[in-house]
Amino acid sequence: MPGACHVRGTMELSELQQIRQDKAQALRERGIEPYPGRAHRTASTEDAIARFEDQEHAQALVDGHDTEPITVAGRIVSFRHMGKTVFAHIRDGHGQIQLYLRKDVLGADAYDDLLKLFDLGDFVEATGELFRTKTGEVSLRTSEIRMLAKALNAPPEKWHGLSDIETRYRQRYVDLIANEEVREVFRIRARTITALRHFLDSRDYLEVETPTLQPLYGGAAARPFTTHHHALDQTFYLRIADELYLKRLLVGGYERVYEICKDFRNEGIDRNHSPEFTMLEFYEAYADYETMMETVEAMIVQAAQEVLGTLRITYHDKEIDLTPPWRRVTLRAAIEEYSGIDYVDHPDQASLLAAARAAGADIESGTVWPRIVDELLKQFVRPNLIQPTFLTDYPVALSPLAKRKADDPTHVERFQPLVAGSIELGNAFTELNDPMDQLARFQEQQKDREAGDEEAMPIDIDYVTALMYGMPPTGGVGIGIDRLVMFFTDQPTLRDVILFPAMRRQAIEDGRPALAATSDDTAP
RNA sequence: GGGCCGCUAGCUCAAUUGGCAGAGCAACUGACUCUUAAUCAGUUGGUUCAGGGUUCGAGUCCCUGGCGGCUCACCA
Repeated sequence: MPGACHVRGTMELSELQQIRQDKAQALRERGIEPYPGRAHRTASTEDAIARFEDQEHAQALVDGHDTEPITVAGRIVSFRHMGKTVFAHIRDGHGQIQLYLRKDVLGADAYDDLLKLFDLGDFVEATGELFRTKTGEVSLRTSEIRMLAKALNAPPEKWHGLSDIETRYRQRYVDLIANEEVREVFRIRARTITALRHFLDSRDYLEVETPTLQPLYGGAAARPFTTHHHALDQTFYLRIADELYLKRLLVGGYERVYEICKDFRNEGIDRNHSPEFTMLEFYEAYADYETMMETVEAMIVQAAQEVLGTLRITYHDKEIDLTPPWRRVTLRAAIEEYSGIDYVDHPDQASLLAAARAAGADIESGTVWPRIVDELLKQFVRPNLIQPTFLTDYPVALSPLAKRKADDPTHVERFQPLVAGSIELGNAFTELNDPMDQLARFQEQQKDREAGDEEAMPIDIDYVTALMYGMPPTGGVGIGIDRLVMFFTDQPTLRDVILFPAMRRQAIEDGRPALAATSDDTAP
């Protein structure tokens, strides 16, 4: 692994690491601690530049200088040595600023002896007066520079940066050092989550926390991660959804609740799926899926406006306009529009399969009826839904927790917001609150489980019991935060919006993976 | 899990038909008091992912394994 020592056993440094370690030692020999406990920064780089420009504007500079000394701190990201002058940039969490170091200002001893012990990547603090260089850049005429933390690993190459995808994910900290646009992606992620919270809080939603460790999993069709609690001697599952717990809270009397949490699904990893992902679920009493469409639309629009400052988003060269109202189309109408097939005319598997194939769909022979509908959606409809669209009214077989439509019991009141032809931003429905219907749907799922469908939901008797106490008519929504951020930031895969994506364990330090795995597993 | 592709210096990448493993940046030595991919001169740096095999000779061809990417399947 780049930059790594042989971590187990010896701490053998590479040649480049050893050179830097020797410099740290040289600092100690001069009575300078290379990892001091305190910094004495008086301004961020951003504030320093702003302050200089204010002074400049107020014409308060003396001979072009802001005479009040200032101390900035950060990582050395460039270093240009020019004889008796050095130009360097340091970067902090806000921006960067140029240091101008002169032998006659810094002092001959410091300049000749100390400066050569500083490298790219080191954290330093610099004190001096702000001025503008000939090229117009606000810079710090540095009278003192002090080591804050000696870096033993060099940062990636300055021009090409770090592009190796594996290293970017495994050593995200290096990715963040090297790539400003990656730092920005995760700022947008944070601001997006904040914006969603603000939206819901302002609408009187209560943020709640429900169990991650669940004795019974449910709320979605997925295989769970399984673990064991020793003291209780009981199997627990990492939640695949928090849906059933949030709806219990509506039984309890709260009218509007939401939770932002990690869900875990023990399934494949690809550009749209991660084994742990961040979900926003929110439920509103006395609302239905129509209400929730309004809410989702308003929420995404407000988040885009707050975070990106625009409703026009480019995703993979597609121009997407979030300006409401978004298109609403039923699943049935959309499939008919784009494939020419009305699946209601084909109520059995053989008929629908034949029609789908006649329309040019690529579907395997054994595919069950609901899956054929799903394939028609995937192959004909989705690629055409570039602009934000609510796809509504799904066949009941696809949705065991949604309420049937009053005028059509074969369909449920459900919608999915889709965008950019492929991104499902979420999933929502009018919640099923008839306890006996819910029990029947669980029993259907149970049959599928017994037939070998590992993703079918187990029966949750306590949840049925809760419904028997009465749950008001309710609209519920789940929004995939990672996908929303992927859309907002124009990233190609989910992993690019997850700081530390799941990766296969790497155990190649000494070419003995089995041994490495053993020692890892027995570590305290 | 299947298929295809990749892994070469700290980073970004070369290496012709199987024929001396290279460049830029970084590092090291030196020059240079307004540079910003600084410039100039010189130097160092390699288990070519690992292990086998074929061959006079393997980064290159074959086999096995590791990790990754894309894609298909499953899923949100």
